[in-house]
Amino acid sequence: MIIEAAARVFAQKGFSGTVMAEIADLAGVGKGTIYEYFDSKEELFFSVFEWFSRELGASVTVSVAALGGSASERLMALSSSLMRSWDEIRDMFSLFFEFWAASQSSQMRERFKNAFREAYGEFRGIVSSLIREGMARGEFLPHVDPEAVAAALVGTWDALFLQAWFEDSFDLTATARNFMTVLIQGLQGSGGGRGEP
Amino acid sequence: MIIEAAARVFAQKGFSGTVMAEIADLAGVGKGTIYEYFDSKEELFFSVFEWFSRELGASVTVSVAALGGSASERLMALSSSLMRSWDEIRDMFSLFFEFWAASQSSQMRERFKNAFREAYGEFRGIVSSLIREGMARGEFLPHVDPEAVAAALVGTWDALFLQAWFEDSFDLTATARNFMTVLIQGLQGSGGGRGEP
Amino acid sequence: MIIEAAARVFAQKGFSGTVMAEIADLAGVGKGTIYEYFDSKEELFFSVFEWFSRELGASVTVSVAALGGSASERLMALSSSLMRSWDEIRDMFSLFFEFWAASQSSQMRERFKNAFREAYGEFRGIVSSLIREGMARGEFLPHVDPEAVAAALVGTWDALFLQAWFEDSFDLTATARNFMTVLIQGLQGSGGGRGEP
Amino acid sequence: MIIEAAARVFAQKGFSGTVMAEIADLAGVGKGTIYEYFDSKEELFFSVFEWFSRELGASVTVSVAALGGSASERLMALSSSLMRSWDEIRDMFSLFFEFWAASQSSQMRERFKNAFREAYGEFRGIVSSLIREGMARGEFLPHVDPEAVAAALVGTWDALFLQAWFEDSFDLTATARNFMTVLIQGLQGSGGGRGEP
DNA sequence: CATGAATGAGGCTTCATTCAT
DNA sequence: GATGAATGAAGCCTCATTCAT
Repeated sequence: MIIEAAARVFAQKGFSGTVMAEIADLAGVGKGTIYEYFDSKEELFFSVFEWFSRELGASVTVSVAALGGSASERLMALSSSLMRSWDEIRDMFSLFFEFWAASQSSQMRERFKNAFREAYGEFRGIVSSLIREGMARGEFLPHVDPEAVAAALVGTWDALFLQAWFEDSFDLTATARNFMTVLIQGLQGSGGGRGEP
Repeated sequence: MIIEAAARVFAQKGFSGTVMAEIADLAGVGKGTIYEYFDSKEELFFSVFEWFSRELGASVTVSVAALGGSASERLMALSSSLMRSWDEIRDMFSLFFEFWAASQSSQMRERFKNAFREAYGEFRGIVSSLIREGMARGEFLPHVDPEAVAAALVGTWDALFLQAWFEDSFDLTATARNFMTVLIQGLQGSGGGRGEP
Repeated sequence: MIIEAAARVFAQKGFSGTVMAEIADLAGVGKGTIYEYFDSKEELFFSVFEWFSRELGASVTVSVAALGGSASERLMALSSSLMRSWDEIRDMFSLFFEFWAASQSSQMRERFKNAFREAYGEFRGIVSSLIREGMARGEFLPHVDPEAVAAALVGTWDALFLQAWFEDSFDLTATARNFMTVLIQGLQGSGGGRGEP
Repeated sequence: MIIEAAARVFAQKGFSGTVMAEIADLAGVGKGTIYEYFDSKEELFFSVFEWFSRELGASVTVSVAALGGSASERLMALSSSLMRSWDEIRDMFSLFFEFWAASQSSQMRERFKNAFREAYGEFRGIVSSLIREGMARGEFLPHVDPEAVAAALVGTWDALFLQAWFEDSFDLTATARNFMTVLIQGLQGSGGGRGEP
């Protein structure tokens, strides 16, 4: 598939460092063939972005659906699951840089921005539901703002990846676990309120 | 100053979207003059990066130094102070995208990565000191890992900016405040432990 | 018919502006099918040229054959008939530009030149016969050079079309009539010599 | 001068047969240099057109200004002068084909058409003035339409060149002289009216 | 020191042509 | 025979960099 080849090259060389010929080579097709399916380099890039978002979204959705236990446990499990996926993501993580950069400088700025907004929104929604659920069960404090915490939390995970990116020795799993413990404690409030008293 | 002009253009057009001529124009110098001071476009870009890091680092250090009160209060104040600076940062925020992207695809990859590691490390250090201080004062729970929380927190702020970037309507201040409340509560543990008992 | 489709597209887009795919579409056949009948784009172009020449040649021959009256009258009638055909020709007129251009730059230069020479020669022959006939009848002055006048006249008609091409408001019919009146007068010499004295 | 080099190459290879590199080579400059002065291949082509028109227009204007004698004589002299210039024009004549073709298929169609209209109009104006002058002097018949004859005559000369283009053996001078004799006779009407009786 | 005209390597893209189905 | 997906050569154009002034 051309898109996957493109993803790989874009991830490695960046958008403008990437040469169409290399994608073609890696995909095992002729240069011209790419243009049968994608109007331009930029269009291809956007398609890679869509494909990547879809992939990632799907895997998150699946992993959340599989979760059980109290809200706290599920939140923690979600975090761990994400962190564990780092090794799979790692190679492709730099794609985010390129996507982000494209959201500013590309001529398709708006399309990228919209797509990002959506993707973040969706993920945030999943997490805020989880929190809201915890609140409904009395597991979490009532005055918490689920949206705010979800937004920040989603960002935190994102940013932990970013740090892992820069520091090979960065201990993603431990850092996330420690942080989540504190955060969940904060959500539960004093005495812990471990779900059912 | 050439660097500032370059920063502005890079922020707006991205690294490869930027044309040396435009920087020269904006800086009010000849194209050739840039090469008197910087060996190449990439070198200039890296210089922009260093300048930008320094600027940012300085402003954070200053704002932390000015902080007073309990560790919780100072943490909250730091967060608010950062969020308040968004409007100043906004225009230049996209530089991060470019820097991040450069950390992968640029030929100066390692220099970028190192600089990032350092910058994050420094900031993380400031925050973890704050937390450690809170622990020392008994304000925060003892079993917390200051490094982990600091790393995550620094990332969270970063990522909140990212979301504000994509969503104009994103309420940075409120989101950060809500989140920090929960997190600080988690750090303080049950009953709150407002500093000295 | 592929040739007619090709003619239409070549006329509209020019030789190199024409894409084989468009011809195929317009002709309602597959791109590959064209190559069953024509070895190359250039070959197809030349075939269009031949087809067009034949068409045009035929229509001129027919219209001349239908002419009656004195040589002057027939000359005038031929001119009018040609001018009247402008609306039919107009859309295809730009093909001439392409053919002419091809006669210089195409790899088939010689074939084009020859064909043009022939076509012009044939047309010139028809007109010079007409003039010679007028001379034989004593209608035209004896010292006229029928070949020269025919060559120029054929060219004049051609060039009037050219001007009509550039100027929508150009009055082909009137211009041609006025000019022909003068020319015929010149052929007849003093007193007019309306055919038989 | 780049324009002259371009003219030469365009004349030889046609617009799309021409490669920018060849122009650059012939002009003795780098490929990029051309783009310092012309935005695109098409713009360069149009500039060649303007340059060529100006050159030609100037030479015609000069040659007309130098003319003396009766209107008939001047008309004949103009014709001869034009025909004599064939050898100089010959090599560049095919540029006309390209220009004409461009007036249909180029994206700058309108600019070309306008320029042609103007150029033809100007030339036509010169010739019609000459005829009008002849009429004023009583040298030419009064009922002649100077505009029509001028338009046709300008076209005739054009078209004679065209035929000379296709037929090396075509005797431009003789053909033009013979034709002009007839035409002038037609303008003078019966008895000749050689200017002053 | 400053400049900006000149450069040419390099990349995206087009499209005539082929050939397996 | 007909097709159209695949191809890759080729060309326009950009732009970082140089260097004579």
